[in-house]
Amino acid sequence: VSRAVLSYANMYLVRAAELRAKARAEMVDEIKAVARRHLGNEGANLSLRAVARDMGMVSSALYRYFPSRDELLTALIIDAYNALGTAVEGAEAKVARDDLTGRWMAVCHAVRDWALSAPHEYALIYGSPVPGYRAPQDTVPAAIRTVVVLGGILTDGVGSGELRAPDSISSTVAEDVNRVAGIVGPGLPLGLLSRGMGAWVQLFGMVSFELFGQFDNTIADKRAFFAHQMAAQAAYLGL
Amino acid sequence: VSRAVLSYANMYLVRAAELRAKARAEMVDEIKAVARRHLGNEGANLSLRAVARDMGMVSSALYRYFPSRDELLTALIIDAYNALGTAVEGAEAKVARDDLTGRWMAVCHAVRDWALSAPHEYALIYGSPVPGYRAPQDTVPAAIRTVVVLGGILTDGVGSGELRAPDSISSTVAEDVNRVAGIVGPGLPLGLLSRGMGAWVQLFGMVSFELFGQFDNTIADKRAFFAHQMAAQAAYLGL
DNA sequence: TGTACATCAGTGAACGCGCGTTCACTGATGTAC
DNA sequence: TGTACATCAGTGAACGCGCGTTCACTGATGTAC
Repeated sequence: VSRAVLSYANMYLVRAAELRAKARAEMVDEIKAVARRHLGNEGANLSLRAVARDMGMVSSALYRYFPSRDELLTALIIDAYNALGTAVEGAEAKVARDDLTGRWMAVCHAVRDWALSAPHEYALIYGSPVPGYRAPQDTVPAAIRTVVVLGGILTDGVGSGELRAPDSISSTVAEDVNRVAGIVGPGLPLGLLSRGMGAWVQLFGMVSFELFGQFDNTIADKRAFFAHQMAAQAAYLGL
Repeated sequence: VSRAVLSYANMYLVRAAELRAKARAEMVDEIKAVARRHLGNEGANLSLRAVARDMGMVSSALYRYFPSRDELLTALIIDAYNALGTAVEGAEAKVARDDLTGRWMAVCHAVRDWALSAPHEYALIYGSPVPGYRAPQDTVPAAIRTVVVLGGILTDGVGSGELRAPDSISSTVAEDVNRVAGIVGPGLPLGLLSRGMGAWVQLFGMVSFELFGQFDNTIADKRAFFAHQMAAQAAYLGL
């Protein structure tokens, strides 16, 4: 009997703790959601008091959930990288594995679409760094998801023999490109990966230019222009 | 006699007005210089009071020179575009006219060098837009200087027959690219200009990634990596 | 040559806000025995 | 079954700051006649 009672009591305790943890997690989510909305008005220069006001709470109550404003910012940054990563992975997964160009273009458009749907979160991670804020190391796993997907496409292309290694690269650069290969595609020919990195940079450069206003009054059909440039780079890669 | 006297008096008046104007212009320059220093600490979220404090003045005194904080920001933005434009034009002019690759690379490195020397001014013009600030139209002439230099290199290449037009482009994109041609190189083959724009975007994407920390812990020799990517794009353009 | 006047850079106080963070506290909920 | 106790989300006041902008003013300089 005593074992059964103990077991029941234990379950109960665990369950209660779970409920408490769940309520807590929901609260954290709501705070982040409200904070995300605020990024729009104030940029990275987010105000805790404004967030609290919007939630009908007193500002000090937020300290139950985040030890400081910077921790909240860090959480938003990681969430943003993950939202982008999820969007990119999802879009790429829908394309037939052997359609390398399709997969590459799906990633490009997923990045752009996500950025357009959440411009302030995009700015938070790819815009100017927040003054006085230094990102901790724990953003890294979330941050590399997109580039890992791109690397996977190249790796598949090399595996199937569809992609051939282009120009070789000098040793100074090779060392750095090799470091990247270790993360996104071990064994990738460095010349190819180097071109891939160029395309990756162009992809985000394009999205940033569009979002940050460099194309205003110049490019009318921004989606078409983007698609054209991305397709050109994909072709250059040999996809 | 009266004509001589009048003329002298006139000269005197003009001279006094000039002196006053000069003192004013120097003051404006100093305010901007101090404000530029402050961009480093606070980002675009510049504080007039902090600037005034640094100058040993009371904050309201600044209103003699700038009608509002936004006007000061606008002045800084235009100055930044012009500083970049001057650096780029100067570097490009030093290279022999027939060395198209050299000219192109000089522009690339000038952009990067300037950005590294004035990272906060770079962020002001190519980073996330300042929340609540809308850039007026008068930044445009300063903003296009760099892209005009790049266009000039392509135009020279086409003129000398060294550059051939690559792939043609679809009509949707052609309209937009043609609009750009009107500014940076009337008569440029649109396929070539489109590639040039891709390279232009990649150039700034690369500088932004470097400055905004995307290459941290990944690319050690950032200058070599940059040079490699820029040279690859120049080759792709046919330079 | 000497006085009245205009210009205008810079002052200082004030208005009406905002902020992050700390701290002692209330009050609900649920546990322990 | 009923009382004592622990947990902890949220409050409200306070600390010590910051901000952009307005406004009446002082005081130097230099002009007009």
